[in-house]
Amino acid sequence: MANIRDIAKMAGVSVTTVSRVINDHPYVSEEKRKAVIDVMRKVDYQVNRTAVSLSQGKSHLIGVVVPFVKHPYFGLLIEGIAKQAVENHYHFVLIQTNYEKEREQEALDMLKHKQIDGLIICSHRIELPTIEAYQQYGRIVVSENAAGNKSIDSVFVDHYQSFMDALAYLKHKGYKRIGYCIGRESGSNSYFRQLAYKEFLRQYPQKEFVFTENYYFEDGQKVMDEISELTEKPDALLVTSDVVAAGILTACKNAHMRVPKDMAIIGFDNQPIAKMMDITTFEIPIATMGERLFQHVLGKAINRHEELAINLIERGTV
Amino acid sequence: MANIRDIAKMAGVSVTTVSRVINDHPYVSEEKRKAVIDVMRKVDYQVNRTAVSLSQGKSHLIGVVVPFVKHPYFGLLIEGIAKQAVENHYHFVLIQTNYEKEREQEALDMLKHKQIDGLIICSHRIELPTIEAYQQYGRIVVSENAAGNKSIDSVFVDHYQSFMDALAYLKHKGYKRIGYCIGRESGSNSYFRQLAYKEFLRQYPQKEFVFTENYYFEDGQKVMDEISELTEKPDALLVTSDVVAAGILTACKNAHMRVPKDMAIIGFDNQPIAKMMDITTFEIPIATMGERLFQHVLGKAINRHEELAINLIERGTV
DNA sequence: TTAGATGGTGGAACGCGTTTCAGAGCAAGA
DNA sequence: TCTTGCTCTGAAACGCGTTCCACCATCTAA
Repeated sequence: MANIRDIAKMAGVSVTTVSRVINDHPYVSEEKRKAVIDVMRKVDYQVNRTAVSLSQGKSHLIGVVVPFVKHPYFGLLIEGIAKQAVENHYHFVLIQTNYEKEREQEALDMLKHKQIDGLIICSHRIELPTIEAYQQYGRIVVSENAAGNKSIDSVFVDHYQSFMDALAYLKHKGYKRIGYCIGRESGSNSYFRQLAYKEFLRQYPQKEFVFTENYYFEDGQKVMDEISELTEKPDALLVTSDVVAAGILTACKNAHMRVPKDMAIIGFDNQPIAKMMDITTFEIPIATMGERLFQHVLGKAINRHEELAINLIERGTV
Repeated sequence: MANIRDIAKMAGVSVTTVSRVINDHPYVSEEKRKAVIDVMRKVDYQVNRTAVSLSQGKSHLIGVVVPFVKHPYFGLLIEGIAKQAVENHYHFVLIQTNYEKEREQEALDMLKHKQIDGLIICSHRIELPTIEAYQQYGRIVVSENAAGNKSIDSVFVDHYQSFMDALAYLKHKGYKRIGYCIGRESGSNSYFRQLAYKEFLRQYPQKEFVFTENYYFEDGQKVMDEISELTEKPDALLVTSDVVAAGILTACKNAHMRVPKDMAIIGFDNQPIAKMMDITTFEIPIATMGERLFQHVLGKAINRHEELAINLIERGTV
């Protein structure tokens, strides 16, 4: 494979001139430009991006850390990220962690080793202060409320407030035993939601109903199975993912329970499935969030921390 | 940031020795090895992977082309790919194409520009012969039947035969008007399925029912809406994705149709949702396919073309 | 006429780890 | 004693594009 020096020799110019032609630098005479282009065409010259990366000190690659891609939440987030990547002529390395710390560490090391220019962390187990230390090697952005943090950018929605709003809404509609379903118990978003729930329970005492480890449609059945074991059952559920909400709704129907009469359901995300199944949900602009995350990692954002608005979409499950 | 030469100077050795220490080469005296390690620790030395890539001529990065990540089929495929990537100390660049040729071209160019060492193409619009020409720049693997092709590896299932089997199964069960739902009309897999359907129709003439552009759960409703417009309706559907099958099943229930009495459904993939909703389905080892694709792209496969077995899982929708 | 752009060009250094090769020291086998 | 053959070490070349800097030629404004 020909390199820039070969081209220079064949075209009878210096490597600098070839480089200039490649990068559309103005100070090249038409004559030489043409000569270089002709040679490049003849030998089918292709720049070696690795060499460009080494020389420029950046890879034009962003790392994206997600626990799993299968989930529609992260799928949509990646969708937004991918869109911005295309627009900015970047590509991204996907790191699926399954919430294993080693995988997250790998991503941080890639940043340290200059394999990637920046890192978008969509969800993580390694503690934020540890992550912060890697900010010196490249920009890091997280999709959770990291406001107050100076070195890490963040794009997020207010999960505390949205939970509070949702709980108040259900209360107002007359539900007395409200529970919630969430994915993993730990993590920033879960923390804020739990905080809101605790606060709600403090204000309006009732039995606590929390169902964890719910990610997919089929987990809806699991939740209903757990509920059927309870003597005192919830009459409303806040479900932090529409697909799980859809699964719960389906399980309810299979068990001949009436929704919302016997069980009210509020989903989150406003995924297409929520519309199709007429599920009341909190719309979270996930794809936009992905896009904003990308803007941040490129340093194109004005504020370090950005909160996105979410709003309730009232449909038939409350 | 310190580089290998700085380390060498500080430790009083040559760069070669430092390189040897980094790469665990045996021919280094304990004394020097220790000296080098001490210095590396002191200055927090980190190898520059870009430099390694340039030097070795490979990036340890694989490109993965998918039309969209949101879909559980590709989600699972990526899951398998990610698993093998971890095991082989590789990472991958995800290229979401939305079936745009420019995106696919970008992926091919990355290979040409040595940004990636190989390419896994899960679905594509650019024709295979065009893709083939890029094989000279790195290994390319596709997840469709490319047998007979010398330069491109492939991992696939026999969609023709599975469709034939499914159609025969429905016929045997007494269904008379069998149709099918598919994602996009074009593409290799769709082609083989169409071929099988045509052949079936030739053997057992009936009205043709084909529903295209069905990818997600919510598209199930769309299919049922289309069917409700027909005067002559199908009594059985082959649905090339379990999530769509689940959506159709849900739409059927909402319309108070009995499944399988009024409408039989066979899904594909055997996703968890199929189990939960008791959907008869063809199990396709998607994650395994992802893993095999990765093996192939690393050149670790014995045969260029690999067919994976699939089998029918009989449940309640037929 | 002169100082100061502006256009055009190339040599050489730079980014940084790997690898080849030559050479030295030393021990085991012939 | 001589030849192999291993262990250990480092200089230098290599992979390849970018960029700094020096330099020449024109041309313009003072």
